[in-house]
Amino acid sequence: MTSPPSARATYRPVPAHVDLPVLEREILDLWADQGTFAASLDTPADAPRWTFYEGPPTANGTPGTHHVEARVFKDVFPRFKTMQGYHVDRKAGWDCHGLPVEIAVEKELGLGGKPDIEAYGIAEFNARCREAVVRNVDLFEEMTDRMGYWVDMSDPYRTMEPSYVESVWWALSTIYKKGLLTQDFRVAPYCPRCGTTLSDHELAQGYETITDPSVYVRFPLTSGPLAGRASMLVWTTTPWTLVSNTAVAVNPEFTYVLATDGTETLLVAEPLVAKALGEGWTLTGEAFAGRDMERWTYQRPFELIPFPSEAHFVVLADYVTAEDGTGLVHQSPAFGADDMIVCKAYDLPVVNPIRADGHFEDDVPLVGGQFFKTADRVLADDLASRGLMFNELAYEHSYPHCWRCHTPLMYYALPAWYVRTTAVKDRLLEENAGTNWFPETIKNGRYGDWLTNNIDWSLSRSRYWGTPLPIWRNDADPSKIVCIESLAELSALTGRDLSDLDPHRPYIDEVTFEVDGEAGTYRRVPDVIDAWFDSGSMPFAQWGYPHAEGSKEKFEQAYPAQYICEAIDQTRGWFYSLMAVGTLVFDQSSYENVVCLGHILAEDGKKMSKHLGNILLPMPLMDEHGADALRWFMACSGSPWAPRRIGHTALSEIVRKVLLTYWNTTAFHVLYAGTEGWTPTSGEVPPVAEREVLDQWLLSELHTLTRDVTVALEKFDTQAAGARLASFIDDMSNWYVRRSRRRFWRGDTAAFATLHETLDVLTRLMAPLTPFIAERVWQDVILPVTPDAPASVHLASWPVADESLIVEGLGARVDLARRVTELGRAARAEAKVRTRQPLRRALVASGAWQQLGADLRAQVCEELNVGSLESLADAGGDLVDHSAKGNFRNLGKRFGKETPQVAAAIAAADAGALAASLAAAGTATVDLDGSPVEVGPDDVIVSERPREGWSVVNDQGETVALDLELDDELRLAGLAREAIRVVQEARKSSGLDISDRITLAWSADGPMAEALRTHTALIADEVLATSITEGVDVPAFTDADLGLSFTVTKA
RNA sequence: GGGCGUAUAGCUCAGCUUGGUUAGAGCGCUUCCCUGAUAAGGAAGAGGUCCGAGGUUCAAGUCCUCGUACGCCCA
Repeated sequence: MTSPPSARATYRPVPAHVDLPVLEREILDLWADQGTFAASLDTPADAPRWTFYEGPPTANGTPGTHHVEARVFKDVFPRFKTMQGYHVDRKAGWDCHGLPVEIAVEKELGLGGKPDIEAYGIAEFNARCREAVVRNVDLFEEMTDRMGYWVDMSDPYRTMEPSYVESVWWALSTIYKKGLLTQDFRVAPYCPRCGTTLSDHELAQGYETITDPSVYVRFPLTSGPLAGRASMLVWTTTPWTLVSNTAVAVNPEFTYVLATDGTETLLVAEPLVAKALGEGWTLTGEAFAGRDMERWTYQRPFELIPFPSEAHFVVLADYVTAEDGTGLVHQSPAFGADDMIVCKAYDLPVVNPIRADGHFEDDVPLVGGQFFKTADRVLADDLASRGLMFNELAYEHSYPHCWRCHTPLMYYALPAWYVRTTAVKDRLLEENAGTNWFPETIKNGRYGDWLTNNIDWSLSRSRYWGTPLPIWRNDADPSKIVCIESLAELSALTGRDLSDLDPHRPYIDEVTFEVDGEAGTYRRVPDVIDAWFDSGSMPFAQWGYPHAEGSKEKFEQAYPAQYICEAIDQTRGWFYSLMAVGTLVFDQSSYENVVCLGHILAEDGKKMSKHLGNILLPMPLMDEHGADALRWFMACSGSPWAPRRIGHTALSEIVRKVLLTYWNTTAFHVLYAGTEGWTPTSGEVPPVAEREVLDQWLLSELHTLTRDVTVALEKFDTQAAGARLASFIDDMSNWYVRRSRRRFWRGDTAAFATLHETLDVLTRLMAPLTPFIAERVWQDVILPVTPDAPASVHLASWPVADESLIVEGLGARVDLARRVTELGRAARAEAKVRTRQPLRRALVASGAWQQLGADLRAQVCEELNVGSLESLADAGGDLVDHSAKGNFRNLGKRFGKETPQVAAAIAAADAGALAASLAAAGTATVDLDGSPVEVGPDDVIVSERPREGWSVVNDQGETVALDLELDDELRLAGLAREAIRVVQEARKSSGLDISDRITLAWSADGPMAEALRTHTALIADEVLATSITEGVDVPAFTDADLGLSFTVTKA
């Protein structure tokens, strides 16, 4: 792409008023027409690479505003790095598989669980899942495009593509060969509605607070020393598991005591007597060590199901605690991981009366066919009716639910495939130690803790729409297993060409093979895998590695990533699966820097949700405020790590304070530079050192800004970058432009050059954050007048701060001038003397007067409309009162404990003498309890104020005093200013262009007439009058307060 | 129950790393001013137990301990 050859060396007009959403649509068209994104990827072959991985959104449902958040961060840094000269590939990706998609399709089709799906047909069901994903991808693409997120959506990776599936198979077979993919019978959280176990990170997303019955049940002892005369008291919050009660566990180290209320005797762990039993119970004095109670038998609470072998006795288990309950823990191995381990050790049977759909087997008395949770009530009532219920309470706790369908989970014993992540736990911890987390607390906090407590990854899912587990098992000898890594390998095993096979269920299920010399047929195990494994495989699977042609080269130059970014809920999701898969397969984590965002909340501080009606959708938000405003909010408003509230107020404030202020400054520049026909190449530009102090200041601030913004973005700190940019824009508009307006009106080359250079750099600094408005400004203000400029700001280079233009101390001096100006304005307001009325002089404290220097004093005079700015001290010592107080910051270092006394001594001293001594000798002496203490200028803050007859404002050590005395000269000058103002208003209301010349005719009496006669030249200059004549018959404008009538005619 | 985070004006948030005199900004509100780029800008005002309690220190919004509330995560 090159600059348009026909470019005339002149600015394009920039309208003062702008409709940002319309502007953005035009820019989108421009980018599309010019192929700007593609051009930004067309870097030199030797450009360093900066690798970014797109975490694939699950394409179920429509995109929400929270999706914009991460996508802003995924866009800002690649744009920033691209401008710095890096090659930053951005391949879009879509997470296509998994339960969320299945659930959505089930709903659409009105299906109610696995049996319905199988009746409907797996082939057709999966086809519907594929359709649903494609449909939602369209909506995400629209939003992605609109917000200006540059990511290559023309060639995305999709986890359902055959090449992707084959890559995942390859990874699994690699893990299998390392002996880390194993099958085990384990108790796992299981959703009976979805018919699948949930992985630990899925489990983490579904805790909900619910109220369960908390039951204390009598278990009468039937052997041992207490047989027939006491009951164990057992506590559980899952009465439904009592049906399959198998044993009672006690801690061998605990002491268990007998307590009685006079009618019965109960056995409870000693520390829990009061908590479990309450009032009215006394200890009998009998006590047993837990280890001595082993194998005491008891009467089980329900006799509803048969047991195949001996059970129902006391077992020992170290995990029993004394925190809750009674210290006697009911065991049901099919429904508890700990229970399973303990009962296996005692060779107890695993009895499970509950079907895979979460309902009791139909032939179980009392609760047959009931949903497990529903059975709680029936069972509790039955226990009560048989006198076994000691106590029942409502127990509120958080209990895991299915993160998608909200069904309460069962812990349920099932055969499952596991990735033995615990075998690489140390490597994971090492890799994490080398990863930069933003914010840093996640690294050793939330994420580090998670790794430290790592458990094996439960990989298999008994579902349909997912990557099929690539394991074939011999039906004659189930110990014989083949884990394949590609369709090619499968073709070789079957002797059929399967290269075009859809690797999904049910097609893959039909592939079987035999092995020469072995009995039996190999059939695939029916499971699919956790979709998190899919997304965690994207660093290589996005290229079809290692099968696809060219994938090795692509992978090797893009692993690991320098940068990934998602919201904090991915800590145990993608952040984990990405690191785990990388470490398992390549022994190296797949990312170096990870930015972890807080959640976006609605304006009311709550999560956006349909039923609260507080949802703000991204497309309408961008249509109203513009994508730049939304991007700025996401990147720069508040801390990205913290949860943040979004609303219309915040967005329109960004538009007004940041975007429009920036826009208006460019419009201002183009208006006057255009009027003068000025461009950067139209003539000699004075070197910076020869320009006015304000020019030097603006450029000094600009290069400081460049340095600061660069540093901030290198640290992924968009908030700091945004704060610096916003304050610079404010300074530029409300001090530099405001103070320099006259120079622009008069066509001052140095002013044009300064503001043009500033807008050039500023626009590039803004480009990653607000790519639309920055592009518009580039197109209108930079491109047309800059030979060889890149055709887009996004193809331009990132500015590098020119340290030689950063003037040490100048910023502080200008700040002082602004502060003095503020004080002067306050003094005027207090004295009710409007700014238009010139005053003879203003006085400031001598220190400030010296620091400002002549040039800034002139600025202050102009801004305050005073004749001169003088030092209070020079105005006459007698007029000035001094006051002095200690500077604690300095004194504290010198005097420590004596600081208050020294400060008091300074305050008590004669301030005038102190100031005189400091001014003359640079040091002074104060009296501290009779002994002299020497203090320097840094130890004392001296302020000055005049004694009387002045309008004085004093703040933070600075003082400004206005001389309010008016003489005729000042009065006439004030009236002339009034006249100028009303004529300017007349010009404006007559619709004259700012450069139109006029003739002015006027009538007035008395002082106003005198003022007009005296200041004719000034007025002519200000209002661009070619002639001013006295006397007008039919005035077009009259100001009664001023006694002035006049006509304005275009010359 | 455990871990982490947060708590500053009516609202949204800076400031806390490195303790210092009278704690800031924007929005909103009241009054006034300015306007030849601005949907802007300026001045004044109302509005603060810097969550609470202890502690360290000459000095605490800032450091330490404990607690409270809220959020997230884990159990």
